[in-house]
This record gives sequence, structure tokens and C-alpha cells, in this order.
Amino acid sequence: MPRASTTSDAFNAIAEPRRRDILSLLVAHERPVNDIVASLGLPQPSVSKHLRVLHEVGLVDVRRGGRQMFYRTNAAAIRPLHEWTRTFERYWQHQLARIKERAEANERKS
Amino acid sequence: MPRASTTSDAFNAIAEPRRRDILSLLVAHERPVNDIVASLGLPQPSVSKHLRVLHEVGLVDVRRGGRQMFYRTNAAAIRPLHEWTRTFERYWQHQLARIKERAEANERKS
DNA sequence: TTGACATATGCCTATATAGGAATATTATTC
DNA sequence: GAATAATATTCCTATATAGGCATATGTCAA
Repeated sequence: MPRASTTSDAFNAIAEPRRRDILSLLVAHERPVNDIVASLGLPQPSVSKHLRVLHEVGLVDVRRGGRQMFYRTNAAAIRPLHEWTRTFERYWQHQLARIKERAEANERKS
Repeated sequence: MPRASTTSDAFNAIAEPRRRDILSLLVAHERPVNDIVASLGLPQPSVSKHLRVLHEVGLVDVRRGGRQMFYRTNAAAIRPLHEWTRTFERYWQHQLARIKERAEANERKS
């Protein structure tokens, strides 16, 4: 079996770096496709394809305005990812605390 | 071109749901492979392969103990993912605030 | 050393890509 | 309606999977 499809969930969709770039670019304001193309220096068809994936998993919203399509990041869809990573927070804090402890112990020894 | 390799970075590594399960399982305490196999009900070779990917991107650490291999989640490696998702936090808060506003406006109207 | 246990690796297959180029679709303006 | 602009889709290819299964490697115990 191959990997799960990029459109199967947000985790798979954001694995592609360009798509993360797009999400960051579209988070503050909606933008037409051409803006994204110009900002990121990617071929237009490539951008359209990435937007399709992002839209399919709900990471971006679209609005038509004349012949332009205005895309915008749906930040709420990123929240579950944030929550998942957050479940590890106390553990890396533990790690950092232990590192700090050791450093201070070494400090006292020398 | 195919997708970037699962071992190219943490984003690609955690796209696989089973690997996220493994990370959650190994976060509190180290565990031998057989424990993971039993806990998740996956075939042993499958678990070993997932662990290999996770180890290659630094998401787990290993320690040998006799004939067992004790794996443990390296929580610090998840932090960058947390930080990336965090950059969107203020935007979903905006979204929620706007939804709340509208709800209250409708409340006053009725 | 032989066996048993624990884990890792190899081989196989079907499949979903990302990128590139060309072209199709949709909307606007003259 | 024809030309133009903005975006989407299609066709192509090479490639890295995940899963299943068999087997290799490594470690201990008797």
C-alpha cells in the first residue's frame, strides 16, 4: 500500500513544504492565485494543484471575485494539529528542565 | 516527482497515523518493541519500520537493553511542529471572536 | 552450541503522488 | 462575438511508499 492520500487529512496535506508556505501566506488576508504565484515564484498550475489539496481538507476557503479566486487560510483547521502537538508539551519541558538541572550541577562541581 | 520522503522531516514522518500513535504511546516512558506491538495490535515488522522512520528524523531515541530495544519519544523534536502551528493561533482566535460577535448581534435582534 | 526470544531487514506489489508542459474552462472587456 | 485574462485540469513520468510475508541478525540461557 502506498502512503495515505495528501487529501486524507490536514496532517498529510501540510507535509508538503510549499503548502505550508501557501498557508502562511494566506493567513492574514485572502489573495488571488496570481499573488501566490508571484510571491512564491512557483508555476501557476502547481499553485492551483496545491490549493486544491488544501481546499479539499478544509485548510483554505475560496471566494470568487470576477475572474479571480480569492483564497484564504482557514486557521481553525490548523487547530487540531496544534492540539495534537500540544499533548507533548509537558514532556519537552521535562527534558529542558533536566538539561538545566544537569548544567547547574556541573556548574557547582567546577 | 513523488512526494518527499517520509524521512525528510518531522512533518512527513507524522503524516502517518500509526506513527502518531506510536509517538503518543512512547512519550511518557520508554518501551520495548513488543510492548508497542501488543498495545497497538500491529504486526511486528510494521512497527519496526515505523520506528526506523521516527528514529531517522529524531522523533524517537533508542537504547538497547539485553535483546530488547527500548524506544522513547523525543518530545523536543515535536516542538518545531508546535511552533509552526502556533503561528496561526491568533487567527483562529479572530475567527472565533467574529463568530461570537455575530451570535450576540443576532441575540439582540431577536 | 543449540535453541528460543526480540528485533530488523529484504522482497514484492499497487498506488498516489509532484512537477512540467499543454490545454481547457470561466469570466471580462471591447 | 472575439480577444484576453485568471485559474483549473489533463496527461505524462519517476519514485517512495505501507503492508504482508519470509527471513536475517543479534542476544541471552541452558
